[in-house]
Amino acid sequence: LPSQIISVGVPVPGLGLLSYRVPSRLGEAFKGARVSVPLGHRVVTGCVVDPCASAPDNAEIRDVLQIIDPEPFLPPRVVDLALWVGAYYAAGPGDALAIAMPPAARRGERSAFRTVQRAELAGAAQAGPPRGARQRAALDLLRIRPGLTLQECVRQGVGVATMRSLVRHGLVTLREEIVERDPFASAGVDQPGSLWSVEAAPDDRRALTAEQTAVLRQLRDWAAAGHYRTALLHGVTGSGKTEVYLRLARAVTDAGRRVLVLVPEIGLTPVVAGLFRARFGLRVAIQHSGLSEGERHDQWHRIRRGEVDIVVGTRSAVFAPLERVGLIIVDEEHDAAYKQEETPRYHGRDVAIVRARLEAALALLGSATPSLESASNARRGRYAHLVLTRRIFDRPLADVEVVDMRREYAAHGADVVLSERLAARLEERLERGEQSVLLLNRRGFASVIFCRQCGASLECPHCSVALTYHRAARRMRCHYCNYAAAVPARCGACGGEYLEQSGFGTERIEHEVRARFPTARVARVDRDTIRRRGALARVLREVGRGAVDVLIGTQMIAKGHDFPAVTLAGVIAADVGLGLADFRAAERTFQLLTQVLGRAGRGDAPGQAVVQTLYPDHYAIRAAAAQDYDAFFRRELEFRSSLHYPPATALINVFVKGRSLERAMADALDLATRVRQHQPQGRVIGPAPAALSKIKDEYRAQFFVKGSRRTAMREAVQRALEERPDLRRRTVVDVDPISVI
DNA sequence: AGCACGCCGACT
DNA sequence: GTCGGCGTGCTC
Repeated sequence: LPSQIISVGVPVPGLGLLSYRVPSRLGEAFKGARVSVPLGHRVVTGCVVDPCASAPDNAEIRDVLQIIDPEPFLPPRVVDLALWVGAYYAAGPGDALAIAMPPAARRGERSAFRTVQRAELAGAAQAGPPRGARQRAALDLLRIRPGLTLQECVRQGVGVATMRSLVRHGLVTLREEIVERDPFASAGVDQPGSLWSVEAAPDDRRALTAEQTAVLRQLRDWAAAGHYRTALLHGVTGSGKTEVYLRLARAVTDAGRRVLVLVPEIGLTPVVAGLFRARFGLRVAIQHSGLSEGERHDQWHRIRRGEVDIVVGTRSAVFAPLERVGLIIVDEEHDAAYKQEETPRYHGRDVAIVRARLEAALALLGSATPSLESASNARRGRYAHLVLTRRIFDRPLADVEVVDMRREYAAHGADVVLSERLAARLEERLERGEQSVLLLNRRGFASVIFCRQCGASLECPHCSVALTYHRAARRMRCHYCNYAAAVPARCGACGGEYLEQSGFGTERIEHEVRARFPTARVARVDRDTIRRRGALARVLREVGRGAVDVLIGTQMIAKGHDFPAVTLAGVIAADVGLGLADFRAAERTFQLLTQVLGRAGRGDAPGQAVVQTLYPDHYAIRAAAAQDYDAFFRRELEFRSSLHYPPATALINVFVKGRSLERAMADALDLATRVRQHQPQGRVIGPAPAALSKIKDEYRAQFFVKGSRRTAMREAVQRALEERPDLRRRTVVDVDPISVI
């Protein structure tokens, strides 16, 4: 009798599928089941990818040690999706399979649910002999409140020893019950008054705008068609995309299929989940990395058991074990947070599209500022294209003023942070009791400290970046490796005694606003103030109930939240980010500005915005101020085409790390040369030292592979790495990079 | 990623 | 003499 040979993905980066023999005494191993297998000198947890494989021709085959799951753990389609991810993003299949599982499952643990012991009177309790006072009290308690958990009994003053004794004498029985660790409860989703409470949900029966109605009708037809399609929904901020999602999801679940909703970041999951929860009740699950392991496990298994119709989550939720998926919504599809910056470096939106194809489902990408990729796919007819051009209630978009800071500097000195115009607008809001948001996408108080004698700036000893001054902490900090130190009395280079600050961040803005408007209630939101879980939600709640006049923050404040009393959006330095050596710098700036300008005027009062910049003529700033997506798209696509960047070309970015820049460059050059040989029709650009050539004491060189055939390009890189296996550990291959810095 | 093997520096 | 530093190579 021939024994079963299976193909297994193991969690080793860059390692392909391996074959193992299943001894017949272990039973049958199905696709998607986890197995523990010997690998070299250790034992790892792998996932069965092919239950009928063949023996390897150049390696000894070893036996599976254990079949962890007697039936598939990952649904077969999710296995296929993970294999696609592993191959497309040049990672190992095992790494991709691992991210499709909850963390404990990855380690090979069998699923563990939390249980409670519920105590009840046994049948014999009434007739039982009289006992001591403590036991009688315990029995009385259970008579009034049967089913109390052991923990609750203790809280009521009944000792564990007393209960144990009653159980031993057969007077009380304990019943074990599974309790679900509920992320909705810990996120406050169902609590009245919380930001994402049920009452905050828009009304199910509210009339849609004519545009919403037309778009919804079209999407319903497509979802009902039962075959794959991707649609881009381009809707201006405040046009009611979410309401379209909710009603489309209703149509899909009514038809017996399920819905996956992806959001770019954890902070938005409870908000969106709350809206779906209000409409769909308990058949909604959340998946994101901010959940505790227990919560994640329980949500995952609810989905796996088919108890859930709608999953809301961040990028890894694209692997949710949901069956019969009919619709995948990717909200804010342009957002960079969809890209995972570790292996496997997948893009949640693109994987969602592949999954939609596997599931014969509709993928709906929504954004007010679609990525260049999605917009050009829509224009070329690869995606269907739908637009919402008007805001609900026909609210006007904010009236935007652009302030040229060069003039401001000329008039008032180069240390000006708030222009006269912005200060005047702020004052008006404060007088009228309206709210303002101020965006500056840079943390800290001063961005550089330099020596007035020799001009040297204080650099991080581990990274090639300047240290940022944080005033409250009275320290200077590296934003890449978190190195921190007190500001020295003298310059380390020349001994000069005069160290000067320059540049500004959110902390400085807060300082300026408080100084200028002492009675204003000011809140600041950035990674320095929002370290604890729930801190962001708390501040946003304060803003929501009107306890804050001016909200200052980094890009965190630009996303998703709907504050009707905000009538002024200010951008302190719109060009932060434009100077980055990244081909997406303009796109990011345009998206961020559009988003923050969309914060103003969502209520009955119209909105105003002030954009401060040193480059008032830059097309990204002009287009954002004019809220003209098409103008930006045309200009940016022209730029991408002329310099051969996505979406005009496919791009793979290869980083090579080393203990010296010379070493990194030499190795990168060797690799690039090999790639060039394997890929004669594509282009290889570089290598060059990375823009940040040193991070955490590691030097980095990089090169680009450009071309039209991604598969050939990726294979060329992989073949080069096969020839230099010693470089594998120090090389990062990023297919379709979002950031190339 | 582990883990072992292997070949050079400061110590019981 | 060896304990251990991390470079290199392998994993069905």
